[in-house]
Amino acid sequence: MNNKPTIVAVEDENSILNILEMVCKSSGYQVYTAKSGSEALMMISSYCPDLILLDLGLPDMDGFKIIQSVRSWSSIPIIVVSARNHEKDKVSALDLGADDYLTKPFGTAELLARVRTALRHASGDGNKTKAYEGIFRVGDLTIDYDKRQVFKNGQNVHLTQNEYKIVALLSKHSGKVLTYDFLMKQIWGPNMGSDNRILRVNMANIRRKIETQPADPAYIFTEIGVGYRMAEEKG
Amino acid sequence: MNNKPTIVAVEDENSILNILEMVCKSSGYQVYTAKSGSEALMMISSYCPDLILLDLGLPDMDGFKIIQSVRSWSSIPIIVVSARNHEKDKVSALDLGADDYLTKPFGTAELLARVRTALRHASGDGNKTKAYEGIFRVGDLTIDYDKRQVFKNGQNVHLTQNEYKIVALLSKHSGKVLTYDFLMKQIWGPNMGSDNRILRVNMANIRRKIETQPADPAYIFTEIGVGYRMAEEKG
DNA sequence: TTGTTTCTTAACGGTCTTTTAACGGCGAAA
DNA sequence: TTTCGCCGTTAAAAGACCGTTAAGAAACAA
Repeated sequence: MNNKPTIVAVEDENSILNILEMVCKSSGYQVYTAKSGSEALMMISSYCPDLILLDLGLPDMDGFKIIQSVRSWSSIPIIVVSARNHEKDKVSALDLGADDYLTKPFGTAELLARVRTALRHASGDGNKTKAYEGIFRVGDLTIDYDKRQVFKNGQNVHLTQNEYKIVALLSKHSGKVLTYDFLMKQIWGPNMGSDNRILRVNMANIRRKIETQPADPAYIFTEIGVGYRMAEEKG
Repeated sequence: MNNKPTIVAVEDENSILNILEMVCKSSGYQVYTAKSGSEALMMISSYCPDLILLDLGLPDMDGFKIIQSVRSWSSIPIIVVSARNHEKDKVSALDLGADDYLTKPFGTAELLARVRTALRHASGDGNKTKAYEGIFRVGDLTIDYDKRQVFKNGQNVHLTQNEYKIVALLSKHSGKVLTYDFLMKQIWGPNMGSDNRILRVNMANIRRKIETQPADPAYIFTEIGVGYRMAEEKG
């Protein structure tokens, strides 16, 4: 039943790290903390969080390196939280792929607002032609990105974390085939091999929950040898 | 064709508006300026810009109203540029749908970096309005490279991996003859001998699927002794 | 702790794809 | 005409791929 968005917070100062953790947890996020760059990279690749809070000044590694490293395989939103107020740093971080840059000291309300904004972006509302809404619809299937819930015929369908991530990813790119490799990387991180058995099991479970006839799917199709593709949202 | 991203800058103070305009123009953006809320709304709805720079303190209208109004029909990125540094304002603006909040005074480099970030977000996903680039058409045959799908008379045609690879290769070099040897090497690798029986079998299957009269093909022609050639895309 | 949910791995059977083999038509050349 | 090379077509064997179930491991909540 744990459908909270997940955040990895990276910061070497204990006091600040605690604040970040408390603030986020009290707003209903699942938080994992890391105090060094190497620890951060491990956590990010194993948890595949929904968002990363990153301090640039780490003891063992340049914060920019972390941004680069993560961006090489994922587009998880990254909010830089730094004491450094130099414009050069901001520009570098943003251009390397960070999504926002917050200078210490910051208010907790602003932090949370920026977190919400970043998560909103990640849930794929980047389409300027459509009205502003975080909802995907196709046939009798509805996905509410804000609530992280999926509905079939208006009825709430319970999906586990991984199942939801898969469905959300596919729906964000509906109509296109997402390769097994891509899906594996996005959900299980870059260190998982090319063995896609887990994905198959998850897909069977997903289909049992959202398809009327799992053997003859109407929402998620298989492109043999390539990947999966979700039916396109109707205009 | 003007391929510059378009920006609408909204600001009532002339000096700052000029700065915004100059900075953005010098970075290659097409800029339109507005000095009031009503003017801004008109411009935005008529130009449909790629990004909006918005000052909250306008003479005739609350800046928050503008965010709301725009968000009711579009998710064009909005960067708020404001002198107000109150946290309450930032939270309200972001939660109403603004994408970033920049406090005056700001450095031009940071402004531009945040503009780039916002544009990156917008163009990243879901924003393929009608990019006709990834599509090949000839007669009643359509190949959508992005979706990895082939259509005959608008109807989806299922091709296997190798079949799709062959069709995609031929279509990307339509009009030219691709030799058996070349096709074999591209699809089965360099270690496959010069025995092109496999290719013939695949071509028979492809033609049965995409040609109206497989015996008298209209899309993929045989150049005896040389290879295959796909009909050329019409202008 | 206990019990429950979720995640991962293993195994199996069925289906689709790929490859191989065989046959026949067509046209060119002897 | 006959022969030969080239190609298309079909069928069947071999193989790869995928869905499904079940059971063990791990994470989680009470």
